[in-house]
Amino acid sequence: MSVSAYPLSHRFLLGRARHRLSEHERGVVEGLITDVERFTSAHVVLERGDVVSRSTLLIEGFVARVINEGGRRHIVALHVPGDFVDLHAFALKRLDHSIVSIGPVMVGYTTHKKLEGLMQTEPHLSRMLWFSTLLDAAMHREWIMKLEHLSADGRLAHLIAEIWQRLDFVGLADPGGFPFPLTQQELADSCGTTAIHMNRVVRKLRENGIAEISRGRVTVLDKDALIEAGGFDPSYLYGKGDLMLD
Amino acid sequence: MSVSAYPLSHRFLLGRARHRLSEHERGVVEGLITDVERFTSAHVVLERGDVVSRSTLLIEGFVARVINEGGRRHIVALHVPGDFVDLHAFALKRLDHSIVSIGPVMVGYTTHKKLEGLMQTEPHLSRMLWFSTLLDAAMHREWIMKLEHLSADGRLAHLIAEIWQRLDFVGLADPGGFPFPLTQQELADSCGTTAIHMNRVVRKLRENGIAEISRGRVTVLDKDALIEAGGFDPSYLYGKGDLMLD
DNA sequence: ATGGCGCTTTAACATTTGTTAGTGCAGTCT
DNA sequence: AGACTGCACTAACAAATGTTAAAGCGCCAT
Repeated sequence: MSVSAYPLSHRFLLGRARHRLSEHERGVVEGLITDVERFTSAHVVLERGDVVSRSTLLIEGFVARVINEGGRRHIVALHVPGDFVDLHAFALKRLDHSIVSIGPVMVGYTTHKKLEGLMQTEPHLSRMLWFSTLLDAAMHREWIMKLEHLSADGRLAHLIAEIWQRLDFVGLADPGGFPFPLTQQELADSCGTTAIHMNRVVRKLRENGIAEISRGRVTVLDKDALIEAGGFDPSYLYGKGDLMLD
Repeated sequence: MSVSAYPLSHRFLLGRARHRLSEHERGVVEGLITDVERFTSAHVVLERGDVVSRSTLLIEGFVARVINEGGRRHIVALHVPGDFVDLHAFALKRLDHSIVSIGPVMVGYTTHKKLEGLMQTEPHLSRMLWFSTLLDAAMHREWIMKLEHLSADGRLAHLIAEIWQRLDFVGLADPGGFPFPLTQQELADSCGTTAIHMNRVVRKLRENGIAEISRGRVTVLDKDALIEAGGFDPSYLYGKGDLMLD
């Protein structure tokens, strides 16, 4: 990946169907970021209930949206670089869930004041910001479907396929797989199962020659089988050509 | 419920924390509705994949957001009167799921052209429209959490508590329960289980004296036990006082 | 009124998943 | 080197849920 003119924000909406930001708009987005911060793994970036006056763009690494309930941690969404992780706080103000870093992370901040100004002066860009929160909602719906429909095997396959595709949109996937720092416990928290059962599932994926998950990396061995196992149809991601890595 | 000056749209955002629409804005929203249509049960109001140029406000009755997958129907969200059911199509254009009526329904339509005009002239109202789509996303997240966290018993209790609260926001609940036309099959589709197992769960709720579901109505017998069983915390609904029916 | 139809209910059995209780392994700190 | 720690992994058993197969029940149309 060569050096970009927009080093912090260039992945925002990258690869998406309706991503048609002008040079001017891309400059505006880059200019939104007033501040940058790095975190190590398992850092709580934002706490449920916080009333915030700024929003957070994920620049490097992975974060999870987490709801703690009944002494257990539930991951309700994962984010990859380029995602605005709490743009919704601009309209909602109070957060209904926490944001936690997974692995080392770099985030950028923008103020709601800046966003308000942008709403007045950049109607098209405003709509693209809205679009990006609607993408989140579309992914949420797919997760709901996946949780209702699939057994733990399928859920993991679907998760892997989705993250692979999303990383590909922003230029962070490779044909053989992708970096992925989640532990089996965190995978379990994302799939609504237990770490013990997730371990069975991970083993089964490996034994079936579909994918290997280890040492912070997912290696996909059989892409078609993966897509089949997860019933993965990427159309809900609204990618440029709705193509899967090719 | 007395006659409102805004007979079609008066339930839009009613009861919500950040619902502060001026008289002028309420008039604008009412004026959005160019057309009204009624459907009987099980009518497909919108089909996945449709490219639409208008958006749909639910005026009376219930609709479900549905994703068909693997020969099975999965309900990923339910809507009550006052909800804009496909406002997201304004920015997303192509629908990633279908909308199906449950019971008799009245909907109103507005054009995306009208919404575009509104984006220019009504910045506060635009933000409230955005807010309403973010509410959907917050509900999606809670559903994800519920599906990851709860057994079928808890999921049904949570669903009932949520719908009861949402109907209360818009003046359609009563202290003893609420009208609710879902079949056990549809409840199962909403909770990610089978109709047979849903039947066990419905019976258990009844036998435990928590709630009765029959003849198109939910009767809540023990509100505290219901909330307890579903681990229901209404804060994600961003209601006016975050209070549960009192 | 009667037959059909969709919804509810039950039973018996299979499968998946959760729970409890561990072992092993690799990195890291002292 | 040795102890500690987090993560991966396994086994045995318990509980929840899915599957298949029917039967009953109420509503509606002819």
